[in-house]
Amino acid sequence: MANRAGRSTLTLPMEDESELLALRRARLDTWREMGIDPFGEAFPGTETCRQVIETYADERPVRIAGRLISKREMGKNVFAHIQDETGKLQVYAQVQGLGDKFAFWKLLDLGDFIGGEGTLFTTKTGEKTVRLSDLRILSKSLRPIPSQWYGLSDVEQRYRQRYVDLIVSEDSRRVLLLRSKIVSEVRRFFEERGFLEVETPMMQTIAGGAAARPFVTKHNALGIDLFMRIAPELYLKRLLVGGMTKVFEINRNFRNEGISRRHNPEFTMLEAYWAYADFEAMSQLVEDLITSVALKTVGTLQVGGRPASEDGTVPSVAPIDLTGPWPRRPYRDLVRAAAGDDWFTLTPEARRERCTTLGVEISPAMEDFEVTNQVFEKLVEAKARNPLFVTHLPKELVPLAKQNAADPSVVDVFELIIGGQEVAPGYSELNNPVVQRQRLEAQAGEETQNLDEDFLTALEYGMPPAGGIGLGIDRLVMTLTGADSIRDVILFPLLKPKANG
RNA sequence: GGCUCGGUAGCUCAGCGGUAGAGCAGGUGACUCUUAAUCACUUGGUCCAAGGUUCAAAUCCUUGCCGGGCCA
Repeated sequence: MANRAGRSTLTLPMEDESELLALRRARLDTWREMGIDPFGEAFPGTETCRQVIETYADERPVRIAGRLISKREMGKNVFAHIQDETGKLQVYAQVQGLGDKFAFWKLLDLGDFIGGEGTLFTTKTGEKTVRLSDLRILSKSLRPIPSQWYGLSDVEQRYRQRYVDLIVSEDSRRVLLLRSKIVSEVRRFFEERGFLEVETPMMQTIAGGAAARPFVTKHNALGIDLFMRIAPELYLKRLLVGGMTKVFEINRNFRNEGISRRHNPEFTMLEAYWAYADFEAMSQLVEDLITSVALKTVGTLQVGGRPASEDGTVPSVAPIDLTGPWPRRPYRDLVRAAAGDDWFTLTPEARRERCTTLGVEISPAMEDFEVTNQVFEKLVEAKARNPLFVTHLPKELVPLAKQNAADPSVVDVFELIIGGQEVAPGYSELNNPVVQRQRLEAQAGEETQNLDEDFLTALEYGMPPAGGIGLGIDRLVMTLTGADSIRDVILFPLLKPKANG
């Protein structure tokens, strides 16, 4: 918002303006001299570009609005395209039809918002087009928009100025719309199955439910530190204690970690808890969820495929096949298949040697179970393209889940892997308050102030046996849209501020 | 955090020691079915920043900033 002194941060000092900006600014005055406010009134009652084309009928009158993105002037007539989020629409104007307003075309720049009325016809080349009988400027664009042909290839600018990216990139618009639809379908899926959507605190006095460094913030009036949540888990479980049987939450988590192709400090997480269910029921739920959402949004179970680029520099990507049923395989079986049937009978030293022959890098500091897990990550997880449920992980890896009744060295959990990355973990949740306290105390170590006593108290009131899942929404959207980077599915990803001047 | 690639006109890019370039966009003119419209003419630069080497630096060197990729 511009401040009272009159200069918004987006306004450049006049002396710094390039010729392009100065010219557009000068046109503001020309419009005003004609008695027209170039940032004028509302223009209600328009159809979208897609509606116009889908309900085409010769000579049907229409009222339309959008951003001017191309213009072909030929003396006494003009063809142009306007654009909205549904697509493009060609408009046609001629002196006869527009009269005095035909002169507006000389003042319109690419990027301006225009509104118009007219009737539909089809051009010689077969494009459905609006023949304008009225035209007005709805908003002036003071900055030039990037080339329609080349678009914005500067990755940094695409993320920093997503609004510009969205103007020129069909693909960015597609991902935005798909993400919205995916979230909406996820919500509908759970609601249809009787799950209650809830919102639990995003600012917490103790950041629990996951192993990650939290962001710290301050509450002035209370004079205390608060932590942005790293997971909603401990609050959703309190709701099970409180008597809810099916709850879910879709909201942001914050983790104070590095940024990469797969990590943004804030990301969107779905967590769902289902009383009286277990991890196997949850695995079926998440399989149904993802296949159903895929069919309703991208319309296919073959997702994320991409042909090679025309110049051949970017190779093609084979689609992921989401067709069920998805295999469920115990962790140890997968490790044995990748590292040898005798893996778990070897001595720890022999396992380290085997890693060398397998080409798996390990460090001397790793515990024995971490060595095994390194094999799992490099040889199983990274190579699994189609969905795979890995079940019965060693309890060291998942300290907060329920131990298996038959084999206490493993826990009743799954980890869903799609496209080589973990997309969703699911647990039979630990509901024994005594065991839970031991685990959390061990995890907290010296830092007992990080122990969430209230959560432990809640468990002592009794939490029903329950299944739980977490699903990274950003990664799901990446999988379904074929995006390579989490930044392509987050509208405004975090970037370092750029120094001024 | 390490390695590596990049930052030049509004956009997309070339130039890699010797006067700052192209296409598109923009400007002027022509043109009543164009669609990357066409034709003629034409404007436009803190070459990311600072320091260094050199007669001469967008170009070579150093440092920094921002971003991409790979790795941790």
